[in-house]
Amino acid sequence: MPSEVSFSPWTALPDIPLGQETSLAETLDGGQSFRWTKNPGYYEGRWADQVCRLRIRNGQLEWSRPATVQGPPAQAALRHYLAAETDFKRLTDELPWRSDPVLQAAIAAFPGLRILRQPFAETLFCFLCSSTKQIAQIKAICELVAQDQGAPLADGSHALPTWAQIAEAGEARLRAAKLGYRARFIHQTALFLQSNPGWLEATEVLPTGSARERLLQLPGVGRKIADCVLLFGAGRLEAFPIDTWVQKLLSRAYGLSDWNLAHLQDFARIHFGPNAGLAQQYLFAAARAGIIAA
DNA sequence: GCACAGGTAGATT
DNA sequence: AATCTACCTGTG
Repeated sequence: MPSEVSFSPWTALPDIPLGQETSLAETLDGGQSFRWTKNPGYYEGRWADQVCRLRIRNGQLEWSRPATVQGPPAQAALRHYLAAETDFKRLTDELPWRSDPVLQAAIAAFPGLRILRQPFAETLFCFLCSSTKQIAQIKAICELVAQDQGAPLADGSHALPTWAQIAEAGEARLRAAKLGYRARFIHQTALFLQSNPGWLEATEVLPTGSARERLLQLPGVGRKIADCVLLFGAGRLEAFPIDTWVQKLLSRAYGLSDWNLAHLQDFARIHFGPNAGLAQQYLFAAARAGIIAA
């Protein structure tokens, strides 16, 4: 009965400059996370054991949570999730937009865009679900798996399952959640993680290059998914996921039509620099919005 | 009916 | 090393 649960009064998050509707929408519901839904006047989302609503009022971000929740303030978890300590305005200014009109247009369209800091294990699961699926379908699949296998949350909805829960539940339950061929990869990954306790936690804190190498050992994890997990689930802003959208926009807007993925990775690192992943998110958003050619 | 969707792995050239 | 192709399922 999620809809019957009352929520706490709205509380402002004054130091997170996300005061524009399109940028909030793109940050929460633009493909970084698959656990947010748009409602009249607010977004509602879940991560770990958290349930949260976010809205913009008078150009300021505000949050609310189920009134029944006890314990430590949700604000700390929310600030971590939104990477409150990261100054995206400054990092954006350090991107090469002055000499790159495509990037400049993308940044102008989504001022305040942020890179989320989602739970590492959940990010891995969600992006293992994502291959050749549209965002709406990925969200539907994640919700099905959560309802089937995840722990109940404060409002009666469900968390995503842990990797241990997925390992126990088996591949058939994943197939039932319409995961198709992804079910085998996900279950194999779950079994690997089950037999290697601490492996994922250790991977998360490794330098980006070695963390990526380890993620690539997991069944179903290639370069794109590994980079998404590093960028959206570990705050590694140098990770530059190249999906079909990014490949197309690099091809058309940057004239790199005959470059293979490895060469495009090199281009991104050299051209966009240490925060290439942030540039990627601006460009991805702008391409999907039809603002730049893709 | 059929191509395509925020890919990956394994085979083939 | 570059280029197929199978893999599930929903959508247009």
